[in-house]
Order: sequence, then structure tokens, then C-alpha cells
Amino acid sequence: MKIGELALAAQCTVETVRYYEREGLLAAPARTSANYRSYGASHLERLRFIRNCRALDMAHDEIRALLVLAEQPASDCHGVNHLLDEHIAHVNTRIAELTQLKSQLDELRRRCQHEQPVEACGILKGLALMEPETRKEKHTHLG
Amino acid sequence: MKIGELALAAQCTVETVRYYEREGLLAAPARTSANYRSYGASHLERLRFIRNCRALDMAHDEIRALLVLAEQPASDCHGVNHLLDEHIAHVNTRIAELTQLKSQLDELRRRCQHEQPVEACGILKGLALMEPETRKEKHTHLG
DNA sequence: GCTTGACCCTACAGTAGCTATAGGGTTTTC
DNA sequence: GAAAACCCTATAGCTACTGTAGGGTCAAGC
Repeated sequence: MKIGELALAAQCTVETVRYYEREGLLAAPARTSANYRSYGASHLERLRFIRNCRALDMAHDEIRALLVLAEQPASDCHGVNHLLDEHIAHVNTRIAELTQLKSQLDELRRRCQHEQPVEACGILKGLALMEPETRKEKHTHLG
Repeated sequence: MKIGELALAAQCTVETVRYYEREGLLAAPARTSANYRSYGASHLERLRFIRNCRALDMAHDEIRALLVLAEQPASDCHGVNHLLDEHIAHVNTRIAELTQLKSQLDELRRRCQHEQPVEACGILKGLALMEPETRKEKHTHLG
């Protein structure tokens, strides 16, 4: 299988496949005499796995860890479960942050119901007068 | 005011202030004879405005647009209101995406309630077998 | 046999919003 | 007068790609 076929089968771009190889997520395949990458079924399986993890917004580090765990078929899957729990916690954290943000934004929006001169706009006043918060550290990789 | 004092007053780092200057968000201040940046009250006001916008997860482009609008005090604030509405829409979109993600993750998590050998783990099976989705474009700048 | 177009290759720059580092100079405090 | 605390510029790094430049390869049609 050439790289274009692989990318198509996994619903991603050729550039993304080459990027994953550079990142060490996907093993480097054999090359043809013309130096074209030549993939087998196992590459597609792994790429699909990676893309599915990405569709769930997992970070590359999380995926790398999962792949390592998956490569020891006989050991127990506690690590896998734990990793997923932590990822779910990231998502929950980010949802909570955004929900809080939304209520702040809704409150701000209510300060200017009608069009008026910019100098009287309640939104701009609000943005000028909010107390700057100490920047909180990120607890998730979700932006 | 020196850069360290300004940064402290606006609850951000010195590096961030210099970065905003390079980005054109914050005007370049006068310099002392030792080439130190020397800020006045208007710089602090503007920096606070920017930090408050960032606390609400606005992108630099959105902030730049707001600053331009705010600089025409006599014109009406329709543009400001519209910009905020669009930003609120971004946040709503991202909350919806993450909520959908969460339900997918919860479903996946339910597939492995007990520790078992990795090769039998329902989570790993799920990740291997999900259908790869066509990557959807981003409609928000929120990650 | 030759061209055209679709595919492949490497290497590198760009995205967003910072953060960190190297390698210097200045000012303040003891 | 020395050390700590501050300032300066320039540059690289972070994440997960995307896009570009400048090439090589291959199959089909004339």
C-alpha cells in the first residue's frame, strides 16, 4: 500500500502520516526501489487506532502511552483504564472551564442591549474594568 | 513604570508584555537612557483590557478588532456587540463538541469495567474498531 | 517515444499564544 | 564594591499539524 492509499483508508492526509512517522507514533515502513513508502495491514490498523484516539482529542503523549500498554498483551489493562479516566477528567475540566466562561460572557453581553456610542458601551466598560485574574495553569491539553 | 511593575499590575509576565508589543497589541512605550521600557497609565489600561479579553479566551485577532472599534468613541457599538456574540457562539460550539466527546468517552469507558489482560480490554478493542471520521474543520479558535 | 498529470520524496516555514533560554547590560541594596 | 534583582535582544521550543519549494517516479494516452 502506498502512502496515499493508507491516508485515504484512515481518513487523514499524507502529510499527517509522514508527520506521525517523524513523531515516532507510526513505525517507518519498508521502501520500494523508488524510495516510496510501502505499508502493510498492521500499519493501517495502527494508524486507525491513532486517528481514533485523536478523534477523541487525546494528546500524542497519551496515545504513545496507550500504544506501549497495548503492546504487552498479557499484562492487565489497569493502565489503559487509568489513562482513559484521566483523559475523561481533562475533558470534564475543560467543559467546566468553558461553562464558567460562558456565564461570564453572557453577563458581559447583557451590559449592552442597544446600540449606542462606543464610549458608552457597557461591554467595553466591562472589559476595561474586570479585575485581571492571576493566570491559571493549564490542567488539560485541550485548548 | 518599568515593565516588571506593569506586568505585576496586569497579572501577567514580562515576556508576555514584550510579546504583545511585538504583536502590535500594545504600543511601544518610551525608553529610558538605559533603553528600559517606560510605561504610563494608558499602557496599563490597555494591557488590562487585553488580559481581560484573554481571560475570556478571545483570540488576538478578536482583541485587535475590539481595540480598533474602541478607538472610535463616537461611532456606535454595533460592531462590539456583534464581535462578542460571535465569540459566545465559538464558546457554545466548543462546549457542544466537548459534551459530545464526553459521551463517546463515557461509552468507551464502560466497555472495560474490570481489569483483564490487555488483549481482552474492551477499551483497546473500541479504539481499534471505531470508524475513522473525516476530520472536521475547526469553527472556533478554542482548542 | 514523449508528454501530461497524478503521485511520491525531503526539508523547511508557518500557525497561536505564549514560555524559556542564552548572553549580555543596569540598578539597587547591603 | 559586589551580589541580587532587574532590564535588554534574539532565538528556540511547545502542539499537532498544514503548506510550500523543489525536486523524482509512474501510468496512460498520442
